[in-house]
Amino acid sequence: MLWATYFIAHYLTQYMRQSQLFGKTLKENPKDEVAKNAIFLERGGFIYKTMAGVHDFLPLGLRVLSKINAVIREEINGIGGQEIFLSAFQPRERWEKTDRWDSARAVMYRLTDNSGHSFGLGFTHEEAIAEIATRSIFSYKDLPLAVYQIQTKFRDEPRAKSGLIRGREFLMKDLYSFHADEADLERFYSIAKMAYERIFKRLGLKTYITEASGGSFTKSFSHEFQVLSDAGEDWILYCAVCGYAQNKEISQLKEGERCSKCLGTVALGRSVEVGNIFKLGTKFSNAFNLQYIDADGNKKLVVMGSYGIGPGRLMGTVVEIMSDERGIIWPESIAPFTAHLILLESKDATENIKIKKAGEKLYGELQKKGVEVLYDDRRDKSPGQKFADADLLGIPVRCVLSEKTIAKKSVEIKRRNSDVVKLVALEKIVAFFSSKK
RNA sequence: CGGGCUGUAGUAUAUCGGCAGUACGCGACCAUGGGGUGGUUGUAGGCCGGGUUCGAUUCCCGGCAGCCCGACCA
Repeated sequence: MLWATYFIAHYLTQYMRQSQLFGKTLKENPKDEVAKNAIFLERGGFIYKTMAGVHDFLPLGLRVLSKINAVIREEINGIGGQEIFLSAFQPRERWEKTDRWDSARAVMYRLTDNSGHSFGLGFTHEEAIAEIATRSIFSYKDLPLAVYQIQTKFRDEPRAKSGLIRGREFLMKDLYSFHADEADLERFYSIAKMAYERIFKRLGLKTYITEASGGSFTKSFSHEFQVLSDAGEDWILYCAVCGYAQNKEISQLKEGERCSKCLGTVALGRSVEVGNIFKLGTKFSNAFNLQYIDADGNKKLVVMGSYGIGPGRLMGTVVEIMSDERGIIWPESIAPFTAHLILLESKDATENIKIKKAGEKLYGELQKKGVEVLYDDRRDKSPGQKFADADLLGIPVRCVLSEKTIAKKSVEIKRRNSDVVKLVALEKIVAFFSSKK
């Protein structure tokens, strides 16, 4: 927790005046959008849509994204991942080593420069990392190894959809692991699986670890982390009792039948794949001659694994799951701010000065205590508008300061996920936030 | 990529083929001040290209774009 706070503090300010905020809320739902995440995130000014499947992140959206990334970094660093950052722009020759220049032409954006050279924009980075790893892995002493990045991917999706759920340009956390043998890959694979479980749990998401096709790389299953949601594009057969699940693509299970692992019943549901983990075997190490010398002096191919999470997709999924008809309900772990301080002006000028003074004081005190606060200091906005915006933005704790509350030397506190309203004395409000941590 | 729907101010929406209107937003002013408050006023628009027509935002064709269903998704 401390680590995350330290990390975030490096590039997120603790506070913001809403009157200065880049990105305004919209009263109307955007035309054509159906997915909740697209509607609320665009309306709230978290993101801006440039084209289908391509989104820009504005301050509020970037804050959420950064916090998701911070959670991911903390957990992946925790299992020994070293962070790197690879280029998206890559030479054709690299892709030809695994034949994906041709075989992946349906998903890869391929382009040519003015001199006629061909390039591909990375839709994944197995080739890149395998090539680079040949300069770092020589001996069994260099293994195991895990490196990861949070980086932009490009995919020529024939049908981008559902806001942040499926894009053509999107962020991906991709982790690659390198091992001396299958057994060691197996060992790390289960460690990574647990780290993934912790990540999703911290974001308040219920995920089903779903058995899925291992693709061309391996005969065994890969595992997808699926969140039940109508905005998803996968179908999974799952048991709500024990959590066992299989992707419909490969499943022999049938809806309504007894679960093979417990007494539950198999159900069929739409879901969003928020992460997946994959045993790559030696496909890429073979293509790039990524070998090491074992203790007996024999050359062997490195065994690889890959593990992906889409932070942007995750943000969209959280909105799909955690919202009501008025807007988003962020979990505290990734909310853009902890507190939304709302100032309601009075018709009485003298009262107004008092309210404003109390607002500035409280705003300053919260900052000093490290409470991330969005201060709605906008003038000429009606209380109704401010409340509606607060509900839309979904910051966990709403603090209202008005003539009424000042008269009682207090602040009204309401959580976004509850209807309970209570008054907290002005001098106790900082303590209120401190005690929450 | 196949199918469907849709393109009008910043946003959301009207308009029998005849001077493009309303609401919100934004600016100004007045009132109001605990759930998108009331009024006056200003601001700003027909996706692109063809065709039909005296005249096209409206009808037709083609493009492009967006959304939805499906296919695809290392």
